Amino acid sequence: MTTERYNPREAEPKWQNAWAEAKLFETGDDDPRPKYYVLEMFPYPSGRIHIGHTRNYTMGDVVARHKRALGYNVLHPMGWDAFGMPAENAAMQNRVHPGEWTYANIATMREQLKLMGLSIDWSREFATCDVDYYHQQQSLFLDFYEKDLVYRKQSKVNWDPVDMTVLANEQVIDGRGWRSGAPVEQRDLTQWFFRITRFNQDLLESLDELDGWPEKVRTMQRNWIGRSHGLQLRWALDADTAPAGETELEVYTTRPDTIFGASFMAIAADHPLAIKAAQSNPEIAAFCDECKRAGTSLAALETAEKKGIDTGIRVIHPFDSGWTLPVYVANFVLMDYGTGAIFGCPSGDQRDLDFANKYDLPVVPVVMPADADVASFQITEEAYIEDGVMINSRFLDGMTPKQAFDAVASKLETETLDGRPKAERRVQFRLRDWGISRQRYWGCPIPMIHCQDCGVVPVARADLPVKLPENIDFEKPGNPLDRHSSWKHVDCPSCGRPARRETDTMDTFVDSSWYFARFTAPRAADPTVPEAANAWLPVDQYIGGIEHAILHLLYSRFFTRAMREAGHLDLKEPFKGLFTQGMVVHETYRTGNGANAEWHAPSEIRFEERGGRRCAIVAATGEEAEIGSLEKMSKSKKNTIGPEDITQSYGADTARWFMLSDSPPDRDVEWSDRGAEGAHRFVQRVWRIASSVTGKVAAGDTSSAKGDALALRKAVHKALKAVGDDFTRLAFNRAIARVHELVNEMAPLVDKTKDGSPTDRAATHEALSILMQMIAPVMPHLAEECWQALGYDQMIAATPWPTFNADLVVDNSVTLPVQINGKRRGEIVVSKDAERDAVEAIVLETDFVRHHLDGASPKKIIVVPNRIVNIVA
RNA sequence: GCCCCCUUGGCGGAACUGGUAGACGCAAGGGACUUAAAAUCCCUCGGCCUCGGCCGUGCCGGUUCGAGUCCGGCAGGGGGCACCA
Repeated sequence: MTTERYNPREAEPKWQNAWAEAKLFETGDDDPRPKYYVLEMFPYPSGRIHIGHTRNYTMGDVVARHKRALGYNVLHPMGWDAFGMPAENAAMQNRVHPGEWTYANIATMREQLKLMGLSIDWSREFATCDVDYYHQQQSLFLDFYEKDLVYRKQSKVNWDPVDMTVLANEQVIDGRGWRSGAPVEQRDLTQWFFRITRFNQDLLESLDELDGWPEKVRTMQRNWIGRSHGLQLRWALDADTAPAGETELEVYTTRPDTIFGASFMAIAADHPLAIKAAQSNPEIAAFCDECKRAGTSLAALETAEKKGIDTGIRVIHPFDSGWTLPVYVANFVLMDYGTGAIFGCPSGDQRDLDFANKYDLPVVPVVMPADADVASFQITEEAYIEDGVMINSRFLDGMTPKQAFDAVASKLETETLDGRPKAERRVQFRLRDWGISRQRYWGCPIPMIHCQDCGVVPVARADLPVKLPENIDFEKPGNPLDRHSSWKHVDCPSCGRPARRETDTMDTFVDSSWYFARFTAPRAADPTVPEAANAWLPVDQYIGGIEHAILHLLYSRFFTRAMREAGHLDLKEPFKGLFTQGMVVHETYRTGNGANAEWHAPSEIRFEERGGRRCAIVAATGEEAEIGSLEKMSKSKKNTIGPEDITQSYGADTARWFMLSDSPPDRDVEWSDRGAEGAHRFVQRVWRIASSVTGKVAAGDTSSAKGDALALRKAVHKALKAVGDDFTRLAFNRAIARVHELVNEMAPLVDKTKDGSPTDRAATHEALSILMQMIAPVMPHLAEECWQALGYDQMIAATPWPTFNADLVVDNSVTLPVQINGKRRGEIVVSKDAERDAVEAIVLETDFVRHHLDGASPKKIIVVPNRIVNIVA
């Protein structure tokens, strides 16, 4: 019988239409089956989908299809994280409206995504830039405002003094604006904040219960929230050196035990003391200005060279009125943290030590390892931060740092300075409130109005949504909303007099902090329908990139709590299970260097061997391109492969299978054409086997199967058990390896059984049916085609997951490796769960054990049942 | 700089809670079929050698009857650092 090759170009659209017509993936709210909500982080509509995006949607799709087959009512929606800077950049470069650009991208990307055959409920789709969505978001903002979860305060932004615009951190390159090249300055603006710190203790504690999250993400969040125990400590200023009106300097420290190792104080450039010192000293003023040019990102600050300047101000040591220490302004101290001031103990902190060495400040070791010698213990280049014993610390000597902490705290709590205790124990969090103001057009407008008489007034609910104006221009830098006079000028909702709108829009992280809740009632007139949200949430399995481990996930956890306070839902944690997937990477091809560098798409490259070296040649010009490292697929480096590249040749199933093969899902996968070919060979192999039995086999009684038919059944049921477990654990690569193994084992058996007895043929039919069900979550189109070839009328996408036969998956005997002194020397076959004594007796009789023991009797025999035997000779 | 993670053949990786290192796939080599090619099928495939062994999971050390897995240190690579999404 000749078989046609499987043709995905025909089969894939056919089955996609069939699923859509049957509305198989549209999810109802009133369904008696248990719910399962699977969600992949929604994409930013950057232009075109590439295969890298589709890997995590494929993972989610496998979960969705598997859970659906297991009998769950599955919610698997898709949307667009559609506000953000790239749309404004496009507007500036191509004079296209950000909205037009965004919706055009969405249309393209939706069609590309649909090629992949994902089982998504498209009826729930929305984009965060839809007026309806940001209308609801404005309403949430007002709710939070009423609950005192929103407030305004001064905060720093990166300011480009040439373009007169606020810059994002990524727009600051080496301290300069990306367009103007001008040195960036820090500017204070009054901005809107969400009071995430109200929940800091709860956000921290609840991490313990999120056992469906990777431990590393929980650890990262714990560190980010950063709860610490310390001392708020007040140092008296030396009156002769203090600026007028200043009498003390307050610091927060987690290491009060090192107080006798203190050799200087360091304050932020915008600390009140620094500002006063700068007023009378131009050098200090110049240094403070320099600090303000450093940009606002923490990474930039901390990698910069540590610098400071002596203010001339002196503080008095709390335990010794004759001991004064200098106060420096330092570029590594931030006003946002603690009190904006620290005391430096060089021997116990590397940064303080570097600073002390640079400015010739004393270094007194105060903690040393318990076994070190006081007389000779010195700190020169490397600070000692470990536990140990206190030295050079007067009444603390001999204590542990922990005891010293308590001793210092207890003592200073009872002493006073200007009538107040010198110190107070305090629990501090590193987490800061979330600044959401953005001086940009393409975001959700903040629904507030500024009135000269009434102050800040919320927009009336009835006046929502505050829509973005359409007629805007991007000819000038800065925020078009701020220049748009007819939009900006409104009457005050309170007094009716002329007022102006808030022209800042919200951080796009706000948009993505509640979209998962909106999917549960995407067309509701309120942000949520609480019954629907409570029924569907939490998301059972959330899948996305590790780069979102902290901010997006923490903000979403905050939003869920805040929405609960506002009555929109009733839960704390939005994501029950979290999986962080790796990226799809590809080589890059570049000609030219520096400013002349040009990147080439893989489709423009052909490969040649030159002197045993693999060379990439630009097909059009014959020029050799430099092969770059494996990088995340990106538009700018052109190392992308689009879904249509693959669906036009191998089909979506091949791409899906390939992307989940080999690499574990939480690691990066390299796209390779060879790998895709390999996956396609497997597609054809499955089709060949399925079509070879068409018309020959049918369902029937398999209970009396023997020989090849029994071997077939055993192999299939064992694989079914393993693959089901692997899908549940999201170990897709293992599941695929198991299926490969199974097909290798099945192929020769099927060849014989398909023409055998009725029982043989029934077993063949059963085996192939189960195989198709196992591959269906990953290769849904191929599975439907084969399912039909096996004679089924109902689609496989609507067929329940098979159950394995427990009798077929257990073996009666087991092969035990035998080690002598930890080295494998042979193996024995014993019955399953054989007695320890019996195993020992068998082992000692084997030739290889006798040979290695050479007459001696073993010291010890370790038998791990059904696992291993180790003889200690 | 700080926090988190990763490192196993030519390559991607497997080895579940410490128990046969290299499953499965890719690449490569050999063979069968074919006028030929494609496709398919079969075999080999970590290193070294005296073919019985020895070495081997980034590097150094430790715990253990037994370590890829646990602990300490080091090196290299990646992610995050609050206005990229």
